[in-house]
Amino acid sequence: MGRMTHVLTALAWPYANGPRHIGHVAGFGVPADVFARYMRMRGHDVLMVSGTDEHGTPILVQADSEGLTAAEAAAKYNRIIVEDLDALGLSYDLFTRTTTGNHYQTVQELFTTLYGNGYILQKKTLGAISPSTGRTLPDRYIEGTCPHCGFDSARGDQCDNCGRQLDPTDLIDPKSRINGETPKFVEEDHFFLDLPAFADALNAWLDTRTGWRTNVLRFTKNLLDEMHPRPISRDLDWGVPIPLEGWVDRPDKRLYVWFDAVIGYLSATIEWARRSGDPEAWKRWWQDPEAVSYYFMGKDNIVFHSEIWPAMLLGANGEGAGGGEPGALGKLNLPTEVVSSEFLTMEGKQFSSSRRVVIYVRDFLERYSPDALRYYICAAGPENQDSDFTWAEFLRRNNDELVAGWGNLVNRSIAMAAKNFGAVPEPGELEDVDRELLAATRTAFDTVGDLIGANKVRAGIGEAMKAVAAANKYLADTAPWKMKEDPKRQGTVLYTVLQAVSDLKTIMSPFLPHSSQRVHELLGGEGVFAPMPYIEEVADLDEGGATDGPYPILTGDYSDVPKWESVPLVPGTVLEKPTPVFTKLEPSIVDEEIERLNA
RNA sequence: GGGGCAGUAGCUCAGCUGGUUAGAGCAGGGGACUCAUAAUCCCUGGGUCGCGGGUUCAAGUCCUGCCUGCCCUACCA
Repeated sequence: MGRMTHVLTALAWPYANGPRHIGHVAGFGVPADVFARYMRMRGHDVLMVSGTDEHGTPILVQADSEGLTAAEAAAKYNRIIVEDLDALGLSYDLFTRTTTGNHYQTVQELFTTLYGNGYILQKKTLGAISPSTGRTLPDRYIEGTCPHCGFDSARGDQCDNCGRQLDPTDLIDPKSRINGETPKFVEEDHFFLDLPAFADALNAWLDTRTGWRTNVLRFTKNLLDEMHPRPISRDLDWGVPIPLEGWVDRPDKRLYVWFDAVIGYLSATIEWARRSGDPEAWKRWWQDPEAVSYYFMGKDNIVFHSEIWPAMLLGANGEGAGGGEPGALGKLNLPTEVVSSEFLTMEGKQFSSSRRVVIYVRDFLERYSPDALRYYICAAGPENQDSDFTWAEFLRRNNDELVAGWGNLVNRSIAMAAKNFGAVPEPGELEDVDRELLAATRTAFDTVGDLIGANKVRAGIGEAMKAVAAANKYLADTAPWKMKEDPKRQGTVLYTVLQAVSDLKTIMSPFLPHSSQRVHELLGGEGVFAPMPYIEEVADLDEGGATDGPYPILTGDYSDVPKWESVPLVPGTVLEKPTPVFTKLEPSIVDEEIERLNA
């Protein structure tokens, strides 16, 4: 990557049918934020965008169950999710929604371009609808008796008992899981994205990809062996209208939620640009061939980001088998890398809101600090394989690593300097041990930085913690508390360890921004060290969406971030006796939390 | 049914294109120190690398079969 590059950091769009749990933020939020924060510190022009995904049947189902309209339910959960992501310190440039007028326009623009280039087919299909509402009933919401094994609550797409894939019309005595009525199977007109037309172009593109996690690449290549046209419309009254004559005014036809949701990356960038006062600014991330884009998500979303979204972009660029011309948005960049995480499980079980195997972000942050959660996710998250969250492990990671390692280093070194000098001491001649410690933390900038850049967050924070251990060892070896009779040497040692702490707070800041800010202040620093996002209430920029009034966006000013480098401490800077940066937890929380889960 | 990933010390995990006695952190045991949220530092025991075949001078690492878990298979990261 060159000196200054435009880096789009695109995070999966949380679905707004409920609060998000810690598995969600482990999958897309924290890893992406670490990456974005680091890239900014390296001087790149980062844009981090996402928003809530608010269309589709599950929103309608949730709204019905709460006696709300879809727009009300979406707004409610949008706000909750925004507050949670803010509390975690995820440094979005814009976190918006898919119900904005701007999003509707962008989606329709892309549809129109794809349609004009001939990549959208119209076909008749047999689909299930709910007789009482006229809405499409997704296969998953239909249950009945499995024709193969007789299991009586097989779903329309698959039998959970025998594992066979089903067609809902195969089910004996099908019923809606939403209200128990018998679905009606009707012949409907729908639009399809002509995925097979992109097989060659996608293969060629994938062959140019480097650095992807092997499982993501392998999975994607496998998908390309068998591609079918994919429906992009539904019989629903909630979603983006289809921008074709004879369709756009129909209240019962909408674009399928996945089609509009992936376009959010583009529409959110455009919204950000318009709000920034430079409406053309979005092009720097989407049209500049030198710009790069990293997409973060959980593994269940790989197909949308590595196959379908690139296919849509190719189609809009006129680069599928049928050719064509770029539309009004010009020629758009395909993803540089699709960074997919695996899944976090919870005490050995899969997260499930309905079975109450869940820890919501909000509940977690009511009792524990955001950096405690961020540390756990960075150090033990599901990066390359599923990982299990247990409260016992959380306790251990927090107390034995974060508090006893990094927190203790900060506390002991600043406390000693404050007590003996009241300031950053003036160093004398450095000895070999001193130089070795400083060299070790300087080296950590490179090793940790390279790992973050390669999206190896676990290894990255592990290396950072090794540097922490080296500083603790340095103190054990030099024992400055025994140097009362030699204040000059004591000052040199304390200066050295404080410089190491200062470097480490910089290195830690992508992972643990809240506590790095605290360490910055404990070292006598002023101003913002690790910038935080904030919530702003805004009005929709355009008519025609479904936002239902002002809504909260998450944004921030990250223009003045510190550089990813060692900054010399200034001797004489006043130091106060520090208060602990991290909270040590009582072992009893393990039982309390497990009790809470079972309550 | 099809496909992907994983199965390495008590626990959580590293082990890239196969190559000397398989590594780390934590937990356990022993010791040192006292600046610090009893934190820190040093030493230390512990593994038939899921199971069975095969390729090779050589396999945790490649091939094959099986077992187990997770995920995708057209709307939950």
